[in-house]
Amino acid sequence: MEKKQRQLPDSCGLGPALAVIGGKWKALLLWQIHQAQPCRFGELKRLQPEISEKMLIQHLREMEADGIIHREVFHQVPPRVEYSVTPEGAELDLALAPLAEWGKKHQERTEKAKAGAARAARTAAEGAARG
Amino acid sequence: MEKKQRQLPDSCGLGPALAVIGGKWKALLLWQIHQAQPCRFGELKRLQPEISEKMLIQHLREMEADGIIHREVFHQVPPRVEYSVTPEGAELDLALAPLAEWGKKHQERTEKAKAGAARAARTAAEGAARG
DNA sequence: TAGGTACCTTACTTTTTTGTCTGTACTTGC
DNA sequence: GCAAGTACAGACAAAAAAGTAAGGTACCTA
Repeated sequence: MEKKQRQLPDSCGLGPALAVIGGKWKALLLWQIHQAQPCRFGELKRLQPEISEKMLIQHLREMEADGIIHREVFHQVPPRVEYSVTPEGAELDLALAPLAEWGKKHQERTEKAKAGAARAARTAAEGAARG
Repeated sequence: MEKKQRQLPDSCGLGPALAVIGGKWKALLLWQIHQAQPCRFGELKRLQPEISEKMLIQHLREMEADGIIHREVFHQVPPRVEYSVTPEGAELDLALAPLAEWGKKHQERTEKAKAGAARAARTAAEGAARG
């Protein structure tokens, strides 16, 4: 364990929660494992080709240590490892749903605002050209 | 704006949400502003002496840019600035509640597990001493 | 002229997180 | 022998986030 996680200040439980799900790919991984359960290391790699092997395994190990996913090794050749979410992980996934909802809404608002700003800029430019 | 935020992969809206609340102190700040609304810069500083002025203002500005808090300047001497949460920020706070709940539960479980492990270790040591 | 308050800004350093690359152990197939 | 496939491990470097320290404004008091 070479982990010295960034100390998050605790505001009513949010600190620990963000410590668990805060990594760059963790939420995505939890969600994907929850969908495709049980799934293998290579499967996750294929599902998310952007993530490097090192980060994938690092996040998987941390999530396992945090008790939100389960890792099962089958002593075969070639090796086979399956990941699944624990009940605790499933709860976390559920708790994450409202946040995801908010994120989606926020994204839409942001895009609309950007489009609006672009339109306003265009209109202003036209006005300036006429004036 | 000198911001080049860490690009979070989008898993169904969680990416944008974590981008907004992911900073070390942001959740705490949102929560505190929501409690003590409206509150001044110096007030926040006193409420959370751990956070440096730089991070405080940086996070406040980012949260303002993300539209979750509102900043109002009163041109007085000495200067007076008040922060409050926007409706969007209030929604986010609400969406964060289940996550905070989970975090609290997770923390309790973790502590219990640690205590259990310590107890087991003690018992094992006693057993070994007897054996 | 110096010091105090409130709210920042900037330059610079440290810490943390993420990414790249190489290597392991084993088997199958050519 | 060599490549390919599986599931990793570890060294090192780049990038991002956070922290430190100092200064700046604008006005007031002594």
